[in-house]
Amino acid sequence: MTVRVRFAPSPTGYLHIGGARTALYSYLFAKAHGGQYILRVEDTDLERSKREYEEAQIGDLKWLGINHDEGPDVGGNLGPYRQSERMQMYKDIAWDFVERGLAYPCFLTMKELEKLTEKANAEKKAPHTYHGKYRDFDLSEAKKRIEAGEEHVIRFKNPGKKWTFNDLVRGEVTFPEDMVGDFVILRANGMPVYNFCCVIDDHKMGMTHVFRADEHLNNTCRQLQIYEALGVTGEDLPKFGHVSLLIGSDRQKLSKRHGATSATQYKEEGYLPQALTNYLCLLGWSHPDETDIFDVNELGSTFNYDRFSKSPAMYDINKLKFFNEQWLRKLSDAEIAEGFSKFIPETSEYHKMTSEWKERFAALMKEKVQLFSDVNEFLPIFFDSGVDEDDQYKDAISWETTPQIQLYLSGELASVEGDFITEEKVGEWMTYLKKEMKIKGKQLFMGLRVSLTGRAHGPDLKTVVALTPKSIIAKRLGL
RNA sequence: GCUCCCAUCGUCUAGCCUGGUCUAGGACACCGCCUUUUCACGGCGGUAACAGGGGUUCGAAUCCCCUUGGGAGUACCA
Repeated sequence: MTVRVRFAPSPTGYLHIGGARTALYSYLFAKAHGGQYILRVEDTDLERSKREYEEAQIGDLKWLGINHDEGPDVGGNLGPYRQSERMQMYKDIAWDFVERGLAYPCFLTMKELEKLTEKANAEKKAPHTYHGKYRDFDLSEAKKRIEAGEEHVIRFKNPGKKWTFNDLVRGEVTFPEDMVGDFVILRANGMPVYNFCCVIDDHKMGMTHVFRADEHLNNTCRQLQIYEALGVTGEDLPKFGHVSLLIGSDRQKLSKRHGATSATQYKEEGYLPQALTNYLCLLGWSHPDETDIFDVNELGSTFNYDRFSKSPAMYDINKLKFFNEQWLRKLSDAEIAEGFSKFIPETSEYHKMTSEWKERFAALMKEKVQLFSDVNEFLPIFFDSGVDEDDQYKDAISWETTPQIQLYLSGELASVEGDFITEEKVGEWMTYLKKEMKIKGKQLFMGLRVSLTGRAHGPDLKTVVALTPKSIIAKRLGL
């Protein structure tokens, strides 16, 4: 049997980092087994679902390299892949359940429901205790009231059984009879509800495995009931794998208030997709060889559910940055130069440089940054004639040898042709200062550095000088 | 409240299933040293964990029970 897994986001916002992780796991699992990975859009919440979010999420998934075989944008044999386009089917099934006595119309209004919930709370009973008021209401009578236009929902009749299933990551899980009540499957506005559509679609779309976050574990109890009503039991049921949750530094479920939680933000901030997938993959899953830097696409059959961890994983942006740094260094100088270009403000002189200059610059800077945008901190060294007066700078500038160096440099600079100084030229200056002017050691190197770069720290001196426009250096020397 | 789930360094985790090789390994972060006449990179080293209590056993991080702690769910959201 071919493995079929899906990722089913609801387009109510941008792709969440946790969603990206479950999508990645599903995708990786399909790949590991030569199966198919499907994208299904769960847009039954009319109020919050937006097409632009759907597009954004698909875009982000593609950016991460998580490509689906079937989906609303690419089609497939078992579509449509957008739940809003499958409405009639859900309604038909819901009413079929009603006819078969597995579900029933319920006329409880929101206000009544609120009161019942209060009552249940006061009695310390589960809120769903009283949801079954219309459970045994006469169906023909109910239909009359519906025809008369009375607002109603369809509730599923909980058969009151214990449910057990074998979770791929958690092992055997059992839910008691009264875990849930008679839950709604069709809302008053006619829209079906998540637990209902999800099951119908997973079944109709031939899913063999379902990976989702731990927060859905309890939903499995409701879903198992729907499956049974659909006649799907035992081996025909998909295998479920509930992956641990991603949490923030306060150990709560990761959400917006924890900072950047959408894939879009990371894309915009210049993170590399390989780094993000690499990091996400390791948050709750471990590589059998204990390797940590790897290309998720090369995992192949190494990826399996027996290495999922059960406890929640804290999301740590510092570690993500480390992964980004590692992946950035694997890039060619030309690719890094291109990356830098995107994150350096348009007004910067950087953009006026030749591509050869940019590649040399990239080669020099790649050891210094974790993110492309970090390069901006270093730009003043090359394009701003101002100085950075920290203690070490002040110290070096106060040595009596430094003005001598500057005087010599000022004279030499005039004889340099072209817009840049070569590394060889800097070498010649050093030799002269050492041999003829007897300046050596720290006095020589730091004196040169502060005079030429305007600061006590920076990348390799000769390279920096060779990449800095002569005019900037001239200004630093007061010319 | 009730239900379900979880529990190894600050963090991500290996080890647990198939008890001994674990004075618990790796990675991030942190600290130190080396390298670099700057800063980084790199190399080497260090601090740091089996939640607690009972069992079972010759022996428990590993198996069982309890306690405690944490999380999720308890919707006409997904």
